[in-house]
Amino acid sequence: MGKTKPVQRRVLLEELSSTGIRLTKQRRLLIETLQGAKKHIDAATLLKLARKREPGINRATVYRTLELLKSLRLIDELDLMHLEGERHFYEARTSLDHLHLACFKCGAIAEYMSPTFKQLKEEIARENEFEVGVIRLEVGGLCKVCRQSPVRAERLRRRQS
Amino acid sequence: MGKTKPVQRRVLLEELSSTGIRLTKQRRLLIETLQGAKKHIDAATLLKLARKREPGINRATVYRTLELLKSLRLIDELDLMHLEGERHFYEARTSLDHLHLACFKCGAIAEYMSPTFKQLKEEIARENEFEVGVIRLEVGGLCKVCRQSPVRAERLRRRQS
DNA sequence: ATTAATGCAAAGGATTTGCAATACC
DNA sequence: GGTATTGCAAATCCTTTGCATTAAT
Repeated sequence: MGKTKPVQRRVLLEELSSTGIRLTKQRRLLIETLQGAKKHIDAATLLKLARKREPGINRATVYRTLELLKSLRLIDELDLMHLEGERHFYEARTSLDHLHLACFKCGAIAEYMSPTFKQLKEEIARENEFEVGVIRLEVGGLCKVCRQSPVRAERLRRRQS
Repeated sequence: MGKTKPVQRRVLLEELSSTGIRLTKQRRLLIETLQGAKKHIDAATLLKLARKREPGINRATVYRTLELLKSLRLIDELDLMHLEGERHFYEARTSLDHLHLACFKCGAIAEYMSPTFKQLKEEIARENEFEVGVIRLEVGGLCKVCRQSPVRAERLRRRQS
């Protein structure tokens, strides 16, 4: 429970070392933490979790590693509609593109995947002759539960995007 | 050239005052500046432009006004893949949803609109019983021009998302 | 006249940086 | 051994906040 399949985890580490980049203790730890954690982790949380196993690990290393993994396309960066603060969230890249639904009221993040999304992505590339590296689709609004609740407009009004 | 149609401009101002919110000199100026500027303006630029007409206007007012317009759904906030720094960009809301293509190499921002996007948006709402308030689709990669250029991987490597 | 909106200056949060020390290949 | 990577601490960037003053309805 809450654990990523070892197979998948190994893949990410292997992919990393295969690029010729040094596989340091810190990078190993951060990747494992990232994959072991539940989805959508931010830098501060990643640092905190990593410190449980390696108290000496530094904040700068976390940011540098995230940047590295991002540039290697091993993780995706999300904003999650900036529901609170301006921090970024990260998730290991999956083969299937999915989008994120952020509820302005309860803060829940849901994922959704659809063939239409894939189709749109292909259309974008084709029509614009654009080589798509990263695609990020985020939706903000009211989730199923909250749209039925009476006090609906509250959070929505304060923070909309 | 570079000017928004007066009609459209008036609409935004009217919409604003019709909500009962005070139409101050600063808000007027900021809205006009926002609409008169070319797309995708960030807070610092908006402040700079507004100061040309009203040197006394304050940074805090800019941020507060942007927050207000955002919460009223009169403008959209974009990240444009954080091509440089973490600042946000803003554009007056249009009736037609469109997406943004950001080139990692030359930094160009292109817009693209498609029925498939609209369709996907509707599907998202329907399938998840989600009340969509804001939808933001951003794509990062290589534009038509840059993908043909030889020195392609440069910027991509440094800053990918 | 009342209350919301502004300006100011300072704080805040998230992320990045230069540089010396360290660890990987 | 040589070079990439780390830790540290300070800096930077962007945005927000508290409070007294000003202006819109």
